[in-house]
Amino acid sequence: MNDIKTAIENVTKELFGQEGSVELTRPDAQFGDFSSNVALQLAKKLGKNPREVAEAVVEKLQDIETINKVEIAGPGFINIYLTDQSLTSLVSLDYAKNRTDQTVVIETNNPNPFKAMHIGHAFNAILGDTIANLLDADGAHVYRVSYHGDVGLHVGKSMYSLLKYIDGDVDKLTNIAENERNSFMSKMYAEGSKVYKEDENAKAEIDDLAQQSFEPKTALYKQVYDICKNWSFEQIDQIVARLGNKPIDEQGRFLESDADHRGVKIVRDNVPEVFEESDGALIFPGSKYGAFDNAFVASNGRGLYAARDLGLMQLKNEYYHPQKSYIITAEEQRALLIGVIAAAELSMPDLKDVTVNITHGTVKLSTGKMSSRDGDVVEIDWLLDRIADAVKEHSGENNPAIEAGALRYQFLKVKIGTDVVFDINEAVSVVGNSGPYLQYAHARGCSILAKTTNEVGSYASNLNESEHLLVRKMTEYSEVIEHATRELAPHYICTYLYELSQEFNRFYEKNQVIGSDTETSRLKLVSDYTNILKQGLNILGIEAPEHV
RNA sequence: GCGCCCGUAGCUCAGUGGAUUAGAGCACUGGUCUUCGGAACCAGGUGUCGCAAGUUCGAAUCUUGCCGGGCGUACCA
Repeated sequence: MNDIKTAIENVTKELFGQEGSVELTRPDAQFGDFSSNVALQLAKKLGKNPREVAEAVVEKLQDIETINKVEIAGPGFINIYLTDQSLTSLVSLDYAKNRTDQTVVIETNNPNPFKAMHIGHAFNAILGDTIANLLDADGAHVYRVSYHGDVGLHVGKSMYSLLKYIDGDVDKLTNIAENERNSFMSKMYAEGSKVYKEDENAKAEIDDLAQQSFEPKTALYKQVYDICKNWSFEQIDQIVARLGNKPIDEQGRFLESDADHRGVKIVRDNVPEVFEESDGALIFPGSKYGAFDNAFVASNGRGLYAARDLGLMQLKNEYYHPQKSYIITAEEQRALLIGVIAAAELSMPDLKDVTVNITHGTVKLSTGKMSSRDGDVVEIDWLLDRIADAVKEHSGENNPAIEAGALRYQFLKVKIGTDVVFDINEAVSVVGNSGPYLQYAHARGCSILAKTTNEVGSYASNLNESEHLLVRKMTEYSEVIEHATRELAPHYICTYLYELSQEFNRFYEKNQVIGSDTETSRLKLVSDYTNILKQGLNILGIEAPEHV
């Protein structure tokens, strides 16, 4: 592709004295393998008719031996058809890596303990993990971390119900079976939330219990708190693994309780240069920086979320010294993060341009209330169990790789940033544009390769139509990966791999591989296809089993 | 009020730095099938690309204004 590009650049320079980069695009298959609009761009500059310019360029290009045919279409597009031989030579798993000199830190999950993980957490975790994969694919040295709110109001709400439940006897807690804990915790939190809104006395008590998450007043509080916090992290690790996420770094679990005092100190040390006192609170005038004025330390002296985030940035820097630090959050936190990042750059100048906030939409439910006892949240375990049911209907057995793949692909195929309308029927679907479709297509390919004793050969010099279309699609791989890593946009890979697999399935319908005259050539085709698909899926964090 | 994001087929969504005839999946109807895995393939059609103006050889894409929706707007996170 670069040869063609360079060739056109040379031609335009020679003919018109015009220097500059030429764009090559991938047109519809009927318009060739590559297309250039260079004639249209140059025509205006030169004061000539675009078709005339195109004709002059085309005349030169026809001499290039890798080009089979060049045509001028429409107002002056130059459509280039390569020979099959030169097209197949472009098939490759390689792509350019642009972050090889970078160390990066990225949060790949951050559900809070003392609550159950729901679908929004899964969305966030899958996006974070996949963006981490993209950074890794692009050559960066990646540290995956997590961040959890183990202090504050939500802890108070859960502790209220928990302390009522055990009624002074911790054994009541330890008697709860392991597989009951998640929904138990969920219920405790829901009850606490409910009374907090409805009962003034309970509210006061919960506020006090929330404060105790920083400094427990009783041994019993501490005991219950520690047990439940451990349970939560066991659950989180288990569920995150079930989603197909790679584990976080050994030192990568950060807690708000650790970040809090650091953050408060940073704020206090930077009054009045960065932060100012207002009504007893310490605020940052974020409205000057595209955000909003925000309290970092409350009037009672407690650190607030924004201050803890400063502490977290400092912690990450001390552990990893990253050039870039990625935080994946819902869109509703965008303005907040703009303020926090601005405050961080002023109070910790070393961290300038380090932290990047990537925002995603919220997960909305299409069918309203679907699951759980305490409201309209969909718990991850419940959802994955439903997906497992659907997968089992097809294959007769459970397959964790397919279950995770179905969910990941469902979330990843959409452009990051807009809201996701979550439909349970679509999520458990294994047909059409879905993870299982891709995994199935991969297994089909592997199955062919496993069935023959012949060696994979090299490409035949002439391809039939469906072979040509599949090869043509495969040559786009490197461009797609580079695009996706550059923009940290996994959905480009999803779209591509789906189109690639469609081409494979079409090829599969029309061509017998084993026993055909061109078997070794077709084996090469299938082999390249499965390798590309597998590598692409792996970047998405989706496994590609040989049998599904 | 101000700021940010969004509006493409019945539904869910793609559509690269402007480009040839705006595409997929789902759903619906029909077909393929003694061949390497039917989680498949093929065929059938619908779009004032929210509205309007502007820039351009050319706009779903860029600019402006409006309409509609979401989010944010300091002591929750």
